Amino acid sequence: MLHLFDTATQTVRPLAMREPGHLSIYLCGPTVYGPPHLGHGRATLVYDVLRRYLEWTGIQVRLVSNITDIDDKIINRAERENRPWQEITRKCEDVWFDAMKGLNVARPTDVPHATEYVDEMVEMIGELIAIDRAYTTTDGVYLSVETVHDYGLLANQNLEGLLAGGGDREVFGAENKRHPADFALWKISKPGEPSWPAPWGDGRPGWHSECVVMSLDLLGEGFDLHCGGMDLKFPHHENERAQAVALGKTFANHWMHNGFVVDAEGEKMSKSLGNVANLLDLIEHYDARAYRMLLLQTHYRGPVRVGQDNIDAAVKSLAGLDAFAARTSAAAADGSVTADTDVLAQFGERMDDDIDTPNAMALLFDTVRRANAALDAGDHAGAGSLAAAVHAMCTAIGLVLKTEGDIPAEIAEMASALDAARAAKDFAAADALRAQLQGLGWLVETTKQGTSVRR
RNA sequence: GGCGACGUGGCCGAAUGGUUCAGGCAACGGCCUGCAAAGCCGUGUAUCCGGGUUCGAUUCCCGGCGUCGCCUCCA
Repeated sequence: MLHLFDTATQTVRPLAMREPGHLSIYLCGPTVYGPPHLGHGRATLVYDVLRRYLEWTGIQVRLVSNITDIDDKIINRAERENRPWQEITRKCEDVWFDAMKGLNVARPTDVPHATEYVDEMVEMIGELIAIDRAYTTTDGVYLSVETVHDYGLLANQNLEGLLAGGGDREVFGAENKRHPADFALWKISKPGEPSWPAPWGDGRPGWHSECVVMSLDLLGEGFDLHCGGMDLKFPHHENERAQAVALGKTFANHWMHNGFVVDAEGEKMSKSLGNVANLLDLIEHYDARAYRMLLLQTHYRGPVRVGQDNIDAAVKSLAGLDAFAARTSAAAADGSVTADTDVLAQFGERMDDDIDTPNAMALLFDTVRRANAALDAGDHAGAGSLAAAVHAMCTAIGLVLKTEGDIPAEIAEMASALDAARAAKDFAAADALRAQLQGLGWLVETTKQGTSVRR
């Protein structure tokens, strides 16, 4: 049974399932107006690990993650670049899923688009107006937060507290609102802006209305888990919840939020605009698995710094795991080998403890070491069972290890020539062949059993 | 101003009221190897500061210093 920190109660508690064996998750997806950044990568990787682990334990997961394709930032960019906004959203969505593929993040089971749900949003906003929880002004429709008794639950603040500080920003519709914390459900469009019809004026829905409508439509009331980055806690998730509460509906049962990616100074990445290595750069320049590895070695709620040193260390640790995988691929493929049950039980305990991946990884590396030691000692049965456990754990966390793969014929010939040279004690020739192979980018391992190469 | 998080070895990063503070990366010694690499065995180095509670605190409490986040649309 997975125990997970719940933002609403500020405690680690069991993740209950509305329907036994089935888990419903809503994850706030990207607003498609630009390339994904490292923070997006972290969020999706964290929840990908969660999903894969749950599925690995036999739970059927329905993961709904939206695409926000209506937003001021999209409209602004379209205007600035003088091109249709649909062109931007389509392109950005393609780039997004390419990046996800690069990270080995499984596609959500459902990917609703905000543009597909405008009618439902209009309907919901109409209901909120009808029951006097929302009101119209000249520029839009607002939810009256004072009518939501526990507004501030996720922010862990009351209304006064929320208002105490952040006064200096420009607030949409500030002069028309009844209460400063009221938020826009609908924004009436200005001439030339994209708009959808609505009884109170053509316009576009506010961000918070999308997610509440899509999550309730696809997952229904009282779905199991709502997740996203820390920064969505307030106002986005608070406001989603406020709408559901105002409608008298049961919303998410459990709330999960992941920590930020920070820069070298410890500041949130999205703020340091200059040096944002975006996600695409990371995938292009490094082994994409390194980011997953780095995040697995950090607790999901803590901050993580993504730097050269970190990523390099992750790449190197992966090299060790790849070497192990190559060494044990035969044993792992042998269906008669059963994975070490003690190891898997410990793995489950650690993962069930609020997704304690750092400790799960410590176990993984320790198991690799034990398996290598068994192999060195000639204990192939013991090594096989430990190796099978390693492969099982990797599956559960979405880490794909490289085995030999395809080796071109000429490379294989060079490897056997190397062995022949060693057998003939012509070490000069053997060294030359090894250097040549390494020059071609192959890792060469010469053992008593012969030479093996891999990328 | 309100709410909150954090400060652990050379670097990253877990955990914990008490014999040895995980793991990764790096370093060093050894085994293995024709030599390497990989692997294995072993070694060293850490809990921001000051009080308090306690038989005992890195862990709990108070204060300080430092860093960061949220406080109306950023994962």
